[in-house]
Amino acid sequence: MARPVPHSQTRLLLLRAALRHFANRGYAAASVQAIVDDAGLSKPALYYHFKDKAGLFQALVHEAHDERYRLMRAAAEQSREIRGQLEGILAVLFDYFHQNRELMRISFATMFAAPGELPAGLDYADKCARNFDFVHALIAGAQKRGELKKRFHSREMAFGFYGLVNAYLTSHLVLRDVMLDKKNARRIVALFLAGAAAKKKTD
Amino acid sequence: MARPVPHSQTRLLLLRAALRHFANRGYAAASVQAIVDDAGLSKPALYYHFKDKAGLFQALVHEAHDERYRLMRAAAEQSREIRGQLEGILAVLFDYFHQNRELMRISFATMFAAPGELPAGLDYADKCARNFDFVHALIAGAQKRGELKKRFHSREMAFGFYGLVNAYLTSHLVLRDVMLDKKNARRIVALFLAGAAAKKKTD
DNA sequence: GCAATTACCTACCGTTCGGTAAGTTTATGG
DNA sequence: CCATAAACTTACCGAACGGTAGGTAATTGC
Repeated sequence: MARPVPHSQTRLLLLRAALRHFANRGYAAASVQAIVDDAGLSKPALYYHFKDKAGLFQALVHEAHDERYRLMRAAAEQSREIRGQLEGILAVLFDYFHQNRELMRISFATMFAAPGELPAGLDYADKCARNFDFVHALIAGAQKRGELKKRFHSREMAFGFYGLVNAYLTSHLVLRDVMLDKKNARRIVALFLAGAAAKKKTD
Repeated sequence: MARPVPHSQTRLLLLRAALRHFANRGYAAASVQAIVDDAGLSKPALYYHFKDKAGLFQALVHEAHDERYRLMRAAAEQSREIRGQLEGILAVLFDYFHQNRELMRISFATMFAAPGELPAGLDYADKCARNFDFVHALIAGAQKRGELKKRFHSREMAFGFYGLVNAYLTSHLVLRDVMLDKKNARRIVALFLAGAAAKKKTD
């Protein structure tokens, strides 16, 4: 392993520069030379701290997924009801999104990327699954407690909520005019819980 | 322009090969050499039919968005109620998805890609917006007719539905076990319309 | 005081990239 | 029967790529 100093100043400089370039150009199009230039260093400095270009990328992606997971857990613990839990998750994700736009962009681009676009050994699928499963478990629990309808599978509802969240996050990535704040988080959860249909019959 | 024969056999061969490579490796990582090799042709043959690598990519992406738009319009015309319209859209998208997996993968990857990852002149944003606006208009119309709740903005609900769709499509790209069929389309629309919450109060 | 290690540097490697110059074959029109 | 153009080909270009060999200054251990 080429990780002698886990949190060295140089390593952080490289990570920060890499974040910018990967976020703005994607993995393949980002140039190692441009990254080290941006960091004010040389290529051997990078290859001293990271195994290769893929290792540098992996370090960023894993950190993003882990941080999202940690934040979602913490937010969900603040409430006992599913509404409060989902609102909390949404609010904290929105907040994290504002402060880490580029990291989130990388995270999303990775999820939807072509299979051969990213380095081979990158195992992000399990981290994605873990994050989704956490929301799924919350929803399944709420369903068991009677807070959610029985007629939908918990997995279907988790998909619904996850889809809503992702739609807002990605659209905010593209169209800057979509506001992501606490008030909006409440409205989104309300739509998810109450449904869009005008009440005529329960259906 | 270097488009002497709009639907020549060679041009189609190149497009088909390009589709495979762009879908499997992403734009930047896909090699022009590999594409023409796959098509059994040479590089100048490609540059005879397309301006450059970006032009080749653009031709694919535009076709995908336009086809989706055309299909959604046709499906929506089959019904007068929002439920039937959304179910129809979902079903036809699922079907198209099965038959054009790689094209859809490119389409999604393009939407979520980093800004500098794709060629500069590629103006896919307006086509994305047009497709979204179509769904938005359907939902706004239904809201006006009283089929949908007034308490949510039509835009919010359009986001909700679009998010649901995208969540299913993208997850089917990653996890193959998610089934996309007509029955599932009905369930998804039902969840969107009825909401996830167990009925206690209308909220 | 000196060997070893850390943390880099300059300079360069072979490969692959997108793109092109120039020649060749085939079909068409006069 | 030959000129023109379309539809390609082989062969190659300079540039950029990821990665490395080998050297160096600074710090540390003994």
